Amino acid sequence: MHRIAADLTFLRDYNEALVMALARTWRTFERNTVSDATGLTPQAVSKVLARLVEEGVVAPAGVRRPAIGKPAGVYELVPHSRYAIGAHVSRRTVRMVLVDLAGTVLWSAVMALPADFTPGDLLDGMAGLIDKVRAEHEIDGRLTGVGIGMIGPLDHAAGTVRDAHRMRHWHDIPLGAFAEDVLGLPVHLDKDVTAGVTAEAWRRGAAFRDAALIMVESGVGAGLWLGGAAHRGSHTNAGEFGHTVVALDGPRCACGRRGCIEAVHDAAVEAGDVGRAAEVLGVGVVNLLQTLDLEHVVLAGADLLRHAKVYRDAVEEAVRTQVPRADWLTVEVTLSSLGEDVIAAGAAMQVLDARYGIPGLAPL
Amino acid sequence: MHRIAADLTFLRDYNEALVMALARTWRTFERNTVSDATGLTPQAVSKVLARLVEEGVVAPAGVRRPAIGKPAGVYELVPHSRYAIGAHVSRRTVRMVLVDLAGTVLWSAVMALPADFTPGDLLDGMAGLIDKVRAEHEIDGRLTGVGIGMIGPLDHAAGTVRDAHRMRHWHDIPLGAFAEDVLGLPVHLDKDVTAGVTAEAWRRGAAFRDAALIMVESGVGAGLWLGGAAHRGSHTNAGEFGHTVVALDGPRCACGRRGCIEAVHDAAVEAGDVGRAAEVLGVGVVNLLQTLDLEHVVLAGADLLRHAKVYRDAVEEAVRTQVPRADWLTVEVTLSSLGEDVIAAGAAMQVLDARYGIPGLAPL
DNA sequence: CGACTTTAGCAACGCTGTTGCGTTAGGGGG
DNA sequence: CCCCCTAACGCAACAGCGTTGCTAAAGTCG
Repeated sequence: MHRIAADLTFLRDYNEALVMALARTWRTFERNTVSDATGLTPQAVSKVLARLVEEGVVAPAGVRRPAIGKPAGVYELVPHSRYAIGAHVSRRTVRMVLVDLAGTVLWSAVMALPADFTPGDLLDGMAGLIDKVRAEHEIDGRLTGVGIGMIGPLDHAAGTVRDAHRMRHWHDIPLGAFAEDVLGLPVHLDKDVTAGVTAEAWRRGAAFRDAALIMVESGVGAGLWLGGAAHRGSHTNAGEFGHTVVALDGPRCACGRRGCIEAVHDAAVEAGDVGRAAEVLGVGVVNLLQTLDLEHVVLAGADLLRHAKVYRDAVEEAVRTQVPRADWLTVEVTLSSLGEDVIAAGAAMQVLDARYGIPGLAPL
Repeated sequence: MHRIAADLTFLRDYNEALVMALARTWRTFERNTVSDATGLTPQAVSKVLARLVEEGVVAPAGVRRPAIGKPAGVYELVPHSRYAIGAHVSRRTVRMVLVDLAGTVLWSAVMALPADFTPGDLLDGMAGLIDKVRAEHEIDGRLTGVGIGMIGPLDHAAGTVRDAHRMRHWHDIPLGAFAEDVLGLPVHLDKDVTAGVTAEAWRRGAAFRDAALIMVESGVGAGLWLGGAAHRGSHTNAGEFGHTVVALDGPRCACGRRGCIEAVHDAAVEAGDVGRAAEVLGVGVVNLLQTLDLEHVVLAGADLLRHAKVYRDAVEEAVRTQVPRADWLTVEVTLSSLGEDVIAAGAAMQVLDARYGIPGLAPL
């Protein structure tokens, strides 16, 4: 865990990360644009940029000649200076992607897993795919680590899987430690939906402060991005959106309650009425908006993307008609910008974020 | 707004606030206990303590004689060194409290307001009560400011009331600026539920990381405390928990949707079935837990506290039976520790928090 | 009385962003 | 052509943060 009190190294890392965040958002930038955006003096920005250029993550990119005055030095992020690998583990497959420092997905592959696969099966498969990436791409020495996004419940801080639903070999598995041993790389374990929303946030930049990624893929869940950071909750169990009740007397859900979004939604899908399923999801999304006052809703998941237009229209309709009308209450509904790669890509970006993202201070 | 980049003054303020937070949590403390808890070196703690003693917010409080070795200097918070006033504005009354730096409520009063009161009516009433507090308590020069908690929608950052429901004179009112003019003190405006959850958090300390304050009082709402900070959402509109749907085909709600918690709950109350109303609230609370993975649920609000036991039992029952059983999934359900003062007290504590709480850095 | 333990504090230090000011690279006007 | 203005750059000195090194103080214990 990070330290609690703030010292000079925190100060330095924080300001460096701030400049990196701007570098990701803007294609190119200058000393003064960073200075204006951050409040740092131009002199301080020079020092930060010198360190980042030294590290190789930022590089000079020519000059801009103003109408009058000395030309300004232009800088840019060096996307290929760092890479991360992300894995999306679902019940039958593992999808892996290679992502660069700019958040671009450079490579992606899916591999089937045996029914009732074990942690060993998974790690063997992942190791094979990583060897393949390494053969196809020049990334040696620049690979930051591996992120794994999977269904919960799990413990993000400890890196352990608590109880993956309907998977026999997955109870109290320290997958993070196992993977670091087998792969020889730093590993970051998180819930699939949280990884997914991280991908959107990393790509969209600072304007993306309060958002949810709604995922429909053998279950309904939501990854939450609140106040500019992932929200995981006290036990890494936030986002069990599919198990919120919308119909007090509805059908019994696998979780034991009645009328969960997932139960009502799945019943509609099984009845062949995807439109109705999407409507129910829309009601749930508006519930989320009322509770959390989000500005962005991102739709994702294989089962949803198969009927992308139906779901998107239904959710937009629900937001338009069920949220109290007010000009100041703006909500944007979009489809995941990375399609089915979003979870794996987000897992990879969490690794980059741990090293190049804006650091926080551990609570007391 | 605060600055974005971190500099030495941020570093200093942050570590000072860290020590203040410990001082609030512990009755007395020593240099080394702070050092252990924060990771600061004892020498650094000495410097911080010297500054805080100079400010008057912390004072030496004797020595502790260990079995062997030099006696350790003991310190304590000086509660009466700073005060803040909080106001809870509801549709017919304003309740005001005086709070000290330790978060203790020293004085409280309720004043009726005219039907359809105007901003001027409110501020006149508040000014009168503040004069009364000043006459009864020696607080001159130590009054930090005034916090106002009221129903929304409002804009917390701008200090304006957007549209208080069912109140004629309250559309786009810059109440914060008005109040600062009339009262001559810094003013902090926020939603009632957010103020309420701040009160609980300020009193409970660092262990209170993810929580909701459920309030039933002419409406149903929830104040959210996520990741150790208040969650207000993109438009200060988070917490409209009462307007989440739990019964797809339920009764029409004033907000336009069907089967909102508030509509179903109020219908049960009107039918004289408070037990059923509490059950519905319990379903909503479990929905919140599934979505946000909270560790604490605090129950508050005049209408709820009138039947405190019924509500508390129903919510605890819902948490016990409807949340998937797991030993690691711990949730604590409590009644507000400040009773009906919680909103006003929280509003006051937000003022103290702005000055003595742990500072954050503004986002990019 | 001396050895040891625990706490305290002075002083020098390394590092951060800041400030002051001179330098550089380009116009444009006389 | 020269001088002045503008805008960006960067060296050097600076203030202030927590850290480190070391000494002193105030107790207990043998």
